Amino acid sequence: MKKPASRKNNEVHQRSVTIVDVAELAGVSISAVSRAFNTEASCSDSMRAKVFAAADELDYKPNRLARGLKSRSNLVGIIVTDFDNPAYLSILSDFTATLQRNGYHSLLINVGTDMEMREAVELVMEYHVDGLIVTSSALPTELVDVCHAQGTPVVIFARHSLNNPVTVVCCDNVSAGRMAADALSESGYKRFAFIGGIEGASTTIDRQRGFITRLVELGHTNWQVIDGGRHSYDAGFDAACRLFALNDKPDALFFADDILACGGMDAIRHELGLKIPQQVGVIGVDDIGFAGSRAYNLTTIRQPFNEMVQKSVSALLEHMNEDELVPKEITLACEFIKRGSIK
Amino acid sequence: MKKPASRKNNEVHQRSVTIVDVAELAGVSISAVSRAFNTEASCSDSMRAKVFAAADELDYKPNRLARGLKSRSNLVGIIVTDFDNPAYLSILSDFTATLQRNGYHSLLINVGTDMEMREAVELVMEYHVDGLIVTSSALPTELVDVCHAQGTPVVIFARHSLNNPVTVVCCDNVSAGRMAADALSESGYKRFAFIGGIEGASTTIDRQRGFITRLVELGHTNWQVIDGGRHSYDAGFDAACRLFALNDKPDALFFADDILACGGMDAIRHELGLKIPQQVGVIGVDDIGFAGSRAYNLTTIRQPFNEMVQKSVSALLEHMNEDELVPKEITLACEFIKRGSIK
DNA sequence: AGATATCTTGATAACGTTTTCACAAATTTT
DNA sequence: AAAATTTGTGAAAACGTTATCAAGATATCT
Repeated sequence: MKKPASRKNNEVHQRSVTIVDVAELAGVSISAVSRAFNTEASCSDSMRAKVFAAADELDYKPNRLARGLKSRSNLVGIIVTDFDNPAYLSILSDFTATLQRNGYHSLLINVGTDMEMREAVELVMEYHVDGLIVTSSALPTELVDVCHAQGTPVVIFARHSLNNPVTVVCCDNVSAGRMAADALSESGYKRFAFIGGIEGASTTIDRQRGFITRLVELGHTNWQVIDGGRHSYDAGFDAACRLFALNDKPDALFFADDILACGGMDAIRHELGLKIPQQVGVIGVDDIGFAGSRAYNLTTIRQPFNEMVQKSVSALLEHMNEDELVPKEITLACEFIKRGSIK
Repeated sequence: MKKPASRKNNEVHQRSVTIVDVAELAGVSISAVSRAFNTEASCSDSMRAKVFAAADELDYKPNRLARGLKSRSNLVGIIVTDFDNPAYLSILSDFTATLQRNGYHSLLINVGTDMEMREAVELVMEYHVDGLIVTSSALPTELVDVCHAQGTPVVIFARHSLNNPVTVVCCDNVSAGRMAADALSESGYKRFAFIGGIEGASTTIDRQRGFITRLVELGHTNWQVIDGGRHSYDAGFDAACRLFALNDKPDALFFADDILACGGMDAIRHELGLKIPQQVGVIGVDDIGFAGSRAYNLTTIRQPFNEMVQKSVSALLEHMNEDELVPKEITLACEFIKRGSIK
């Protein structure tokens, strides 16, 4: 026995109300409805009122995919690689909220092992995003070109990108390294160590360079550099253990970020039984939530993430309205936040 | 003096290569190209080879917005309210990665003060998402209906939704509460307190109910319930301070989640000068990264977030392919993780 | 072999918008 | 009061796909 259901009823997606329905009900042309909804177009007040009344009655909502075909998609791609760093939750929250306030929406792409950067860029271009934000990761010149060729502006967030004609919003990581050197030196520590995260990251390189350069300027000679390998609690913990297994144990540790530093502090206190800040001084970078906790009370160098997000979004919006794209480099200052992990 | 630039050169967006260009180069029809790219359609091997060769040469990429107009957008809306809970970073990472593996992509909507839930749902429907995931937040029946009426399946993540004909993936929060009661009681604590997060959240209600019910079953009479007001470190810290300002101080604290518990532990240790676990026992929920740190070493009840994400995505994908939507309720077990914050 | 079924292909009509163009109506200028 | 401008409106052509249909080519069955 056959089902009595007709073809139409089999459709899963119920036909939604379109601009045509609104035009019919209002007794005007389709173009008129479109114009009534697009504020900049010329349209009389009476027309607009008629259209809105009809639209309200039918509960009309524009189809953004169709709109994107002729004009903007109002989509912004956000490519994130660094889902390990706790700071990225509020960064993501800021990005989405700020974009939404400006009428744009976030197509979030997770670039990890599964999806390479090239695929990610191609993907967002397939969705015809109006702009692209790449967080904490380098973008090969070639991929930047792909975007720019289509007229899609790109902003690199929290990562320097040398020799790349692309807009970058970053904080002054070299100066962050110098701040750490100054603070540890002033507190009287003598034997320094820098613990990096992922090798080759511009942020790590810059912080390290600033730190070491300043130490040398200050006349220090006892310093070393090791690599955590990842930006994680465990990596920081292990790195600290390795450092204190050496003959010449350090007494001042500058970690490439707070999550590493927290792991390091726990190793120093609970594994090695040393006192912070009396025997060892520790500084991190980022000012994640737990840095301010009573448990860690970590001296850190705060990246002005919130402001960086604002600047990134406004740069992106500006680029969208420019005829030709003139990349710019926006560098913000970091803030030294002194807490109890140094003398 | 007029600019010599022609109309065409003024275009910001360079005309991208379309299916038509590929068809011309390959010397076949447009339909053939479309079929070659859509695996399920019938298309000879020789045809497919010809089309792919042409597509490669032109570097053709399909326009997903245009595709979405007739078929699926391959977009899934993810509505997030809880950008405070650190656990949500890896949840978000899991969601995006899992969806990507299945050929879908994430339209991330931040529902906070700026954008109400109703607007968010309307927005994702305007983008004609193929499915919607709502994390940690209730969705009024009325809004669920809006989605289902359009044939868009909805999954509520990590939140119970009673009397709502919608698919829910949640862990057994009542049982989590019971586990906490059992563990604290077994360890010999006598004076219990439950510290909730945001009032009215189903998770908080369930955990509290399980906790108190079990305490009563075990014959305990000394227990109280207070509210943190938010899911944050500070809220936990303050709540603990308030609890210990009372005459009858508790000796066993069950916090609605780990971030509250960490705040509470710091208050107990550093503000009140009490020993954990000797004088006070503490249990949280979630198993965020810092719960396993040496600093907190927090006994907690782990939500199987990773598995919950997998189940959510597969439920959503199933619903997308069903003719009619039969909501289901998926409840996963929590895992008790004993660490050093209880005797 | 003839009839029937299957596979492959192309023309064409959607999908729901915005944009261009033309024209009539209203307004301003001479 | 005629001419020139501005404004409001509708018809129709994009935008780049997929889906439907019919026809032609092949394969399979009596």
